[in-house]
Amino acid sequence: MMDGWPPEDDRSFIFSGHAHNHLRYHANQVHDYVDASSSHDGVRSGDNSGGQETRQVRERVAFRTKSEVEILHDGFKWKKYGKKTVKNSPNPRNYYRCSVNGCSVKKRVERDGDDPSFVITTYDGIHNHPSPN
DNA sequence: CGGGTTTGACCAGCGC
DNA sequence: GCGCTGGTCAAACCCG
Repeated sequence: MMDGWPPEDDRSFIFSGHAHNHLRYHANQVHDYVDASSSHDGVRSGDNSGGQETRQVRERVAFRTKSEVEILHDGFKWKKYGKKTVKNSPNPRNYYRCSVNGCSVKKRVERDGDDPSFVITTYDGIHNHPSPN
């Protein structure tokens, strides 16, 4: 799983913005990978003709940012709810969650094993709360 | 005092 | 069937 990211995917492009980060943020090279549709979602063993599947559109947005800090200030409040070590990288992976009311967005932060100077920030879900910005 | 952070343990899914 | 990885939650602690 997630052994390697799409090295050169068509969806990869330079992401510019978030310049309001007064932290050590180097918007030098950022790749953006968006997957709004469930990858191996598929059908559930045969029928499931029931429909009414309130499947939340879990939008997966991954950002590779060259930064020394893993917590970039995007204007949302994140609460760390777990830490796990990755086998692929000697660095631990941090799990964050939006502490805003009604916001069920999850954030995954991991350091690049090949380039520890890079940070992988993956957003899971969409914000459902007015940005305090 | 509140909220945020931390570590460990547990659980589920999948692979072998 | 067992083992492993990834992911989540809870309790306790620390800081502002």
